[in-house]
Amino acid sequence: MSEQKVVHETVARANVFDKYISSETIFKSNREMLRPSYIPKILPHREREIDQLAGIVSTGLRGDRPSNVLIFGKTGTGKTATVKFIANEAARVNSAGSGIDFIYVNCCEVDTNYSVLQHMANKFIENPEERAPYNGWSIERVYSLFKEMVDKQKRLLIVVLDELDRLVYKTGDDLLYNLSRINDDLVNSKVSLVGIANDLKFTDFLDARVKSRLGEERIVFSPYDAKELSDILKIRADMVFAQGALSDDVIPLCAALAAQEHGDARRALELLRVAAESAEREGRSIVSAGDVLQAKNKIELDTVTETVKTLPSQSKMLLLSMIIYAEKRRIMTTGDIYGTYRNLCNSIGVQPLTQRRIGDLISELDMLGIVRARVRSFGRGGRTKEIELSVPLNETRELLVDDELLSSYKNARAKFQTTLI
DNA sequence: AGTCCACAGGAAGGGCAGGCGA
DNA sequence: TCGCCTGCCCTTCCTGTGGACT
Repeated sequence: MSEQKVVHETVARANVFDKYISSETIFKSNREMLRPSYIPKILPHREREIDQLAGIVSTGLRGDRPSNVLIFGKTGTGKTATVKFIANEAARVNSAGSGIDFIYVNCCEVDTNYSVLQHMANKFIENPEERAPYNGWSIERVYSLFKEMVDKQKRLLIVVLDELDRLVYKTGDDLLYNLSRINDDLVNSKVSLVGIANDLKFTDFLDARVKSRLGEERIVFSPYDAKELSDILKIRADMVFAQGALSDDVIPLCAALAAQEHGDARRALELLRVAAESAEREGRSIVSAGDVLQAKNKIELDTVTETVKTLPSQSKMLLLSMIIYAEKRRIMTTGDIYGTYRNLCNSIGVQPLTQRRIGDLISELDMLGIVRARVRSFGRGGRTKEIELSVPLNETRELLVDDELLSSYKNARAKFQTTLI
């Protein structure tokens, strides 16, 4: 094909993006403002909490070490946004020489004592060769490096540990014990801790000394109600959407649906964003309540898909066993599932795990919301977990058999079903 | 009141991977 | 290359448990 002809065809043919670019736009500015990572300049209905935290942090502006703080509240109640808001405000004062630095760690992403220390220490080290490795060092060594780096800064450092309850449940309170007494070893710098947690009860797992040092101040974030969520959505909608792009019932519906989920502002914003993007893709200029309901279903399904896809192979095998068993009976016990799981393993030539391990994997699936499990006693029938799937069977089965390991299940299915009976 | 069932779940430890320093 | 470190996945062993049954 001549070069001239290629150019001609490129000009003549409609581009695949044309219909999306030329359609009337719903968004007037950056839609990233609807994502949880965006920290707005105003946080409606969090004035009291902001004031409390600012009051605590302001001690640092006068050269003293602020008290350690524990912040509690359910998902989407504005805990992280409030802390980051305060950090931004402190950064503005920093330019006038306040000397406060915030270091933020999400303990969901960085979820071992070692990796938290490694992550924090490396924040201060520019040269990659001088950084702590992902593993290989003793915890004491990484901790010493962190202390050394902090002391070099000659500043007040506020360490924010988000999702702290998860870290404590997973690894205990050793890290908090060390961090809460770090100031004893520092000469030039000071460290304060801000712990953010969903679960109020996680402090029961802390050593008494850690508990008292860490919880010098406590702030509790209550869930937003539908009215408050509406206010939040209206402010963001004014910033992001074109005039008249939302029908009148969209914001109240998003707020009402999110209020049902323990007042989760993150969910409310996600509903609004997904609904608007769906209307935009279909070339419409107005978002309707129907888009919001569709968005709700899409988000739920996407969450399940993402969770199932990222499961380890043995958990996928276990989940597939549950789906197979659920075709016979909706509610099942650990013993029921284990029998099916072993048959499935044999049919596709995989070494099965022990029942003890499977018990743990069932608990993990329960925590992820894929199944609902509760311990029940059947008297002489024994004590076991009663398990019910919380995901759609057909869609989840299709996702699972796409897995490399389980693809052979398709072939072995006929053989397997005879062994199951 | 004691027995029994079918596990739940804690504790301890093995094996492995990935990385470091000597 | 070897010893050491941490994290992770897993097994084995063990005790505890709730409620129906005897």
